[in-house]
Amino acid sequence: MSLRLRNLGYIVRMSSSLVVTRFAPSPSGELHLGNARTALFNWLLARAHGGRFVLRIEDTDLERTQERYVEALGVDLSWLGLRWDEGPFRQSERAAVYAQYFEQLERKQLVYPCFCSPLELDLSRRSQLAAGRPPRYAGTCRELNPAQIALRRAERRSASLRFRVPLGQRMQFEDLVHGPQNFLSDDIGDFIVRREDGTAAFFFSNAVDDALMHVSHVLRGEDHLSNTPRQRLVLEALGLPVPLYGHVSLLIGADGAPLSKRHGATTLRELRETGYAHEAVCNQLFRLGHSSARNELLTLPQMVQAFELSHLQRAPAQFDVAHLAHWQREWVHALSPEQARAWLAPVLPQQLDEARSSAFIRAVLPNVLLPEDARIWQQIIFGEALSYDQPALRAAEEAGPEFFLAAANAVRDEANLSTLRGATGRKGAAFYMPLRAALTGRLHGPELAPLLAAMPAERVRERLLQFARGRT
RNA sequence: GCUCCCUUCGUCUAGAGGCCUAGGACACGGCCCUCUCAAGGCUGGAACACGAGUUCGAAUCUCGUAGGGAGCGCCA
Repeated sequence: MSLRLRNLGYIVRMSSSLVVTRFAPSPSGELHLGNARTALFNWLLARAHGGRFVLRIEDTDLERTQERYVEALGVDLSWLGLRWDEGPFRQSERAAVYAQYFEQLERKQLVYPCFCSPLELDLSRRSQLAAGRPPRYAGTCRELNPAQIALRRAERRSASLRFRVPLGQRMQFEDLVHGPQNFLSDDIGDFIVRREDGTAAFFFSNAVDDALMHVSHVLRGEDHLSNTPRQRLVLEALGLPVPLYGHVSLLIGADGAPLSKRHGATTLRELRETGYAHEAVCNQLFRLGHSSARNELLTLPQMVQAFELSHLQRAPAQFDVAHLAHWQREWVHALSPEQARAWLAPVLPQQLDEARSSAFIRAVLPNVLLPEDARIWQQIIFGEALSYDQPALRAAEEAGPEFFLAAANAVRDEANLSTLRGATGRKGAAFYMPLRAALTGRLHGPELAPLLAAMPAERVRERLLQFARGRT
């Protein structure tokens, strides 16, 4: 490991003249925390070295691709603040490019047509698995001679194109995160580079595009680590430059399983709609599988400064909402009064005067993480009807009607705590608690003084009077 | 099944053979502040998966064991 870390600085510095990273999602679903983190890391790496960040849409699978996800992608990335320097490129528009390289591979006889049907392949896979062997392509079409190929073509059987994986080859490379890697080509079956319908398959298009787009560093999920030898094989066969790969640990949920819907809100859209700030989300992502000596809420430029390849974690990272909540809290507390007003504007009543709204915000801000949390207090303070919970009712009754009558009479144009206190002749909890109970319907909540300042005087009087008359 | 990856407080992590009596952050407990809840301040408990080996010395290096994960797709 010490070797790995020492080498890392070297690797990055060597290529720092031209650091190009990319984010290459497939638009078949909403952007997930895991994808978002990969995007963030790549973006940070490019920015940290004055390089470029490329966006490429991997939409070769026509069945799964949905246009709305392509749009959502742009929305999510922009929301996070990750601007791309090039793209978006769309693989569905690059068939002509791929064709050239297929041709090249065919000329070099490094690929061969495969006429096996999905059914045959599936059968073969099952039987291998059942026999306790790795489910690899059996090589049925690997050694077809030209005559046999012509015969099958004549039968109008369409073919996919398979890469002929060389035998007995040791494949070594340096992973940016995991260090030296060592694979044997014999463990890899011949894989498809072009589907029967003529579209390019992932192992091929993904690798070829990285090379063609001059991508120097690929940070991606660890699930790609054991696929990397395949992609290197393709690039080497084509004489194309091979990028440096770094495989980032997977993101898991509280149960240790890969992050998915059942772990609650984990798509960027859900998080955004729940009211989380993109700053909070970025800070959380920055610290999942990546460590930093900085414990405070960082801006994106600060993250660029603090991002270190050598601080990438090799073990899976568990996403914990409590951590997201922490960053959200930091963010809320860092809000200026104007920013806080803008943030809470959607939950505040229309046409609320300046003084009342700022009192409300002052009262409620230390208690809220999401606008939704503030909405509850908005209804209590500005809403018509108020429901009282039992402990509050009891506290109000115990205070007695005289207390509330005195208090209500002390309310003039504005309700003011010290005037009320003087009028009732009480202080401390004996004063505050019944007042809080009568005004908010509950015994707990934000500081009473600003709440009172936020509430219309007429409403304060009404609520107090209720208990002066004896509420049933 | 084969190949590869991983394992430090509950969680995110620091850790490059002696700076480790293992540090920080979140969460949790306590105290302070306080009309309450929060917020804030102070403070406490809490981890090197296990077993061998190398070494004067191992969280760190080696081997093994256990457990977890990924890949082996005409998905990406």
